[in-house]
Amino acid sequence: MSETEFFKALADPTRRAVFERLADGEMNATDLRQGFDLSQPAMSQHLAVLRTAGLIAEQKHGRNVLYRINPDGVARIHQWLSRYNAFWPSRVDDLKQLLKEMDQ
Amino acid sequence: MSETEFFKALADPTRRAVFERLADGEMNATDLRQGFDLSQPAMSQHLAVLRTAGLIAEQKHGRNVLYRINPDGVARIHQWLSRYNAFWPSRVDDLKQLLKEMDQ
DNA sequence: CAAATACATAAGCACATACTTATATGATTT
DNA sequence: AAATCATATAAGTATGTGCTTATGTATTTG
Repeated sequence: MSETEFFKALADPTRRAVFERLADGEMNATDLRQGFDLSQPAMSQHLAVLRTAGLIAEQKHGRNVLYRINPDGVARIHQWLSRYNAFWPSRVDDLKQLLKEMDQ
Repeated sequence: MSETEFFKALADPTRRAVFERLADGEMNATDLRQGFDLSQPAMSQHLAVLRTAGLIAEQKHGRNVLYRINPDGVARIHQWLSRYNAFWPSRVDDLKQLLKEMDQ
């Protein structure tokens, strides 16, 4: 769950796509393969990388494993990124707007 | 300046350290090498990766090249990350606090 | 209980990456 | 103009990564 691990995990386009699909809701590995031209082991390995990086969590349900986004991982990237807030002042207004929307 | 490029760029610990050093202010390649056990070409190559990823910008000053953080790059990561705001609700309050502080 | 299913692990291979040394390029100094 | 300095580029090499096929391990189904 180091910074290097989660940046490496997201540096792969396939893994980002998997991560983004999980943002829509939890899913098992077989369902996740839909639409990806990827062997079962390849998907399994990608999921292992995302899990080791702390970006996703897994929960066994019988012989299935449900994967979902791990909020702590997302928060961690934000934490890292917050050191550079001073460099994107033009985005602050957008963010204020977002927070306002989240309140409603 | 693709997403893959900037995640790959930040996936290397040395490049993250260089990027973080630049957050303290612009610097040329020679000064940046201070404290790093790294050859001159290695640093030059790292800077090229960060620049191609859109994370830093460069400005020639005679025979020196000043490097600095590119705000657009930082903003870009934020933009990507904003898709996952729903997953870190506990951080929203911290962020509101931060924005309040930035207003003062 | 035997077959099927869901997933993980192992081993091997092609390609990418991060480093090195050597050399090139352009600006500055003496 | 020659030497020096700041940086980039080229080429080679060791290690890492992402894929494959083959196999292992639970769990469920018939």
